[in-house]
Amino acid sequence: MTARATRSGEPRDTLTRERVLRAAIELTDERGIDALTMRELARKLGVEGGSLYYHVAGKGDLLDGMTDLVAAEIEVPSGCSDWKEAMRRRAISARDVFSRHPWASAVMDSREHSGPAQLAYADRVLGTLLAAGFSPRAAANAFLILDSYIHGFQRQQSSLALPEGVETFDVAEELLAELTPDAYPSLLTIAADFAVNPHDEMSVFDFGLDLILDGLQRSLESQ
Amino acid sequence: MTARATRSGEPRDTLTRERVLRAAIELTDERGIDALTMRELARKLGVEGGSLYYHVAGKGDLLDGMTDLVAAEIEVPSGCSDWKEAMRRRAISARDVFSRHPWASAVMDSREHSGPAQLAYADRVLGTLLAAGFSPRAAANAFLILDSYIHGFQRQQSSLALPEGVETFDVAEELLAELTPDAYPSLLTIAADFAVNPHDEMSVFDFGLDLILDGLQRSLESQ
DNA sequence: ACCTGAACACCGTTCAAGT
DNA sequence: ACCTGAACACCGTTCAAGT
Repeated sequence: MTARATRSGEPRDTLTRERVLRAAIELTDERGIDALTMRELARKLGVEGGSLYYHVAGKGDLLDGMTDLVAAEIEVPSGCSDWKEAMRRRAISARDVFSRHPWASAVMDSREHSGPAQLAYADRVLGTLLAAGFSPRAAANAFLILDSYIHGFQRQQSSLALPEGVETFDVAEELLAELTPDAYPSLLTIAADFAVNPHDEMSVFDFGLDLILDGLQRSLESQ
Repeated sequence: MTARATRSGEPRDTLTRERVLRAAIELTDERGIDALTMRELARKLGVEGGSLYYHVAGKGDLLDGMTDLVAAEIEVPSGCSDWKEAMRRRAISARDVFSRHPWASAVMDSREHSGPAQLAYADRVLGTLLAAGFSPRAAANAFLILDSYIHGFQRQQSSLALPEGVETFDVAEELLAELTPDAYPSLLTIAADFAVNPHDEMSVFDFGLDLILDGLQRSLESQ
C-alpha cells in the first residue's frame, strides 16, 4: 500500500513538479481540500514533507499549479461557426470538469494568479465572442456573466454535496423537521414538491445557461 | 488601543455569543479570512484563546454564526407587487452586503449548515416567486439560478480585489507584459479596450441581472 | 541535484485550575 | 458561570546535513 512498494522496473527515479501536482489533484479529489497537506501529499509520494519544496515554491504555488491543470481540462470548441453552441459546450465542459474536481472552483476564486492554461482558456472564449461580432466590452461582459453563473452554480452544488444514498428531499425534510412548523411556509412548499418529484440539477443548469445565452444573443443583435 | 482600555462605565461585564460574532466579522472584514484566528479574535476581545469555546462551539460554529448575521443584512422587499423589481432589489442588496463582507460568499458556500436568517431569506425569496405565479419547481430553479449568478459574480469580484489606487487596466497591462506578445491575441484586444475606457463592474452586474430576470419572466409567461 | 530529519512559529482544541 | 494557562496534535516552511 505504501508508495515505496515499487519494483525496480518502474520509473521510480525522481519527483517532478508535474507528478507532485497530479498527486495533489488526486488526493484532493478523493479526500477534499482539507486533506491536502504538504505532509500528507509527501507521504502519498513516498517522500518527506520538506522535499516538496524542491519542486514547488510553497502551498500557494501548489494550488496555482493544480488549478491550471484543471483549467486545461476544459474544452473550448474552436472552428465552430455558431458562437452560442460553442459557449454552451464550453460551459457544460466546465461544469463537468468542476464536478470532477469540486474543490477547483473555490480554489481558483481564492487565488489571484492565473497560469498559462487559464489565460489560454480566457483567450479562446474571448476570441469566439469577438469573432461572433461582440465588441471588446460586450465580449468581456459576456465572459464575466457566463463565468459568474458557471462558478456560482458549481459552488452551490459542491456545498450541497450529499453523502452516498442520501436524497435531496431527505435533507429538505430533515431540515424542516427541526424547525417550528409554520416559520418557513414557502420553504415547506418547495420541500414538499421536492419530496414528490425529485430534482435534476443538470437540467436546471442547462435551463439557466440557455436563458443567459438567449439574453446575450438579443443584446448582440440590438447592438 | 487594547480592548482592556475600557472605563468602568462601559458594559465590559462579560462576553456574549453575539459580541464574539460581531468582533469576528469586524476582524475578517478588516484583515481577511486568513487573519481570523481563534487566538487573534480572543486578543481583539481582551481574552484568552480558550475562553471563546465557552460562547462558541468551535471555529465551524463561529463561521456559521458569522454568515447568518451577514445573511440577515440582505433585504428582501415584501409587499412589493412586482416580483421582478423585488428580485432585482434583493439581488442588489445581496451584492452590496457581499461587497461589505467579501469573505462571506465563500464561507457560506463552504459550510453546509444554514442558520435561521439564511432560512428566512430563502423563504422570503421563494415566497415572492410563488406569489408571482411560479410553480414550486420553477421558483426553486429561479432561486438557484439567480443565486448562482450573484454568488459567482461576487466571487470573481473579491478575487480581483485590487489594492487601493490600482486600476484594472494596470493589472491587465502588467499581466500581458510578462507574456510573449502574440500568445493571447484576444486577451490583448480586451486589455487594450480596458486601458482606453475603464470598466464599471456595477453596471455589468446589473446588465447580467436584468438579462436573467427577463429570461425568467419569459419562462413564467409561457408556463 | 535531490532528499532527510529536525526545528520554528503557528494553528484549533481541550481541560484542570483558578475566581 | 466565566476565564486562564498550559498542554496536545497538527500545520507550512526552513535549513543544515546527508547521498
